[in-house]
Amino acid sequence: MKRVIVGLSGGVDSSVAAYLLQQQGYEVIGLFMKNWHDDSVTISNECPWLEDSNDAMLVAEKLGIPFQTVDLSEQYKERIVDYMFNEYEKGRTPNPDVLCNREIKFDVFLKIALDLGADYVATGHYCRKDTIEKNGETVYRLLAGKDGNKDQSYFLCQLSQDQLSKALFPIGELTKPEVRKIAAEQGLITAEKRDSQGLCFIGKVRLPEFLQQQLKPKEGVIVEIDKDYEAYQNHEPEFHSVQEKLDFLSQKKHYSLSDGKVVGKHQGAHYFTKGQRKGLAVGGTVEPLFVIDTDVEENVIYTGQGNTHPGLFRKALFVSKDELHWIREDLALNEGETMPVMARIRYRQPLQKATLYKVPSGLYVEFEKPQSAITEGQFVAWYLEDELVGSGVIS
RNA sequence: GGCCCGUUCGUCUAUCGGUUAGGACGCCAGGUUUUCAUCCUGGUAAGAAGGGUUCGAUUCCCUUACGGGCUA
Repeated sequence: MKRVIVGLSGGVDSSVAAYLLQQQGYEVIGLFMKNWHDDSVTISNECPWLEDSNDAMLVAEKLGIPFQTVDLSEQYKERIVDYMFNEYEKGRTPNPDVLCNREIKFDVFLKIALDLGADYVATGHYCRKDTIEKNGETVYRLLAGKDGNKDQSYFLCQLSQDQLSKALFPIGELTKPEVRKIAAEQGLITAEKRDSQGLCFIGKVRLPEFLQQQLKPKEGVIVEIDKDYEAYQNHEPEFHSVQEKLDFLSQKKHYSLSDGKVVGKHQGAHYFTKGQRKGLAVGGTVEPLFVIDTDVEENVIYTGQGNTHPGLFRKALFVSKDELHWIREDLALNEGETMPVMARIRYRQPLQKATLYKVPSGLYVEFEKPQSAITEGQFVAWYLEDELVGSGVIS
């Protein structure tokens, strides 16, 4: 009998995952990860993790499976929280949950599970996995969850073949309503529990307050760039190579104070991200202001009016070679090769038609349609059909 | 000094005697969302001050204060 350690989070999804594994004949052990215990930064909710661990325990009890708790908060701080601060400090916008899966759930946690004699680790992610044989080797594939509305494959976009080989996603074939129904039928206490949101393990936080633990506020100006700013009028020059064109399309605009007018003040450019509307506290405009760029060196936030402002859009982006990751190593592109894919630059963003183009220094992703708020530090993930084949950090 | 114009939610503005003083942006609160964001719904909030005219004044008149313009 194969032994599976399931990460019980105290939510419905992992509860049902544990139940399903049990039904499938696995020896199931429930393990709760405690990764955070500083409640001072979370919004409302007394003490979320205590309640969650209690629910996880009750579910394990109900199913009659062994249950344990592990405290990984030290590793979580080192690998996730510190990474967050570093990225924000550099003016990039990190995605801690993608890292959390790569570094905690499918690394630290996975190793603990293996030490406990597990064959697999299971989670309550809405995604699927299958295997194919290629050149006599087993290749693992990460597939989108069947519930198109809840597909969480994006958060697993940094997993490796090794990690994937040990993973099980029992609820990937189900929809959220189906999962809740099963939980209710089985009398699991988490059946009606509302979905968790915000940072995995930390919960909803007010970002600026959270970041102030490390990043000091410093006052700077907010500049508005006009829709008709001259640099937007530039016609495409003539290109001598594909790479030259992609380089042009993925180029970021570099603004300076004289390109627009000062419309307000902020308490730190590193608290803001591209595409952001709330928190600027500048009123009186016909259309809302969106952040089109942040300059953490000069501590200036550049904004534009309306969600169609040209400063918000770019047709291509670049991933540098050391931040490029292929889940399907066998499909990795060689220099000069291209691949038509579907891609997204945020969780739940509808997949967009795009073309990958590999060069020595990294990889270009050119979209069919210009994309709004392409943000450095976030992950771009690309798919073939419903399979996530690779991802990278937007630079 | 003289003459003229303006002053409405935090901001930009609508309302040419009777309106719950409207909208947009902001802000706040919910909702959607295991990242940051976006998005949706709702809420908050105003007639510079004083005096008239009128059954009734944001709206008409006068004075004061503060802006802006023209002219010596």
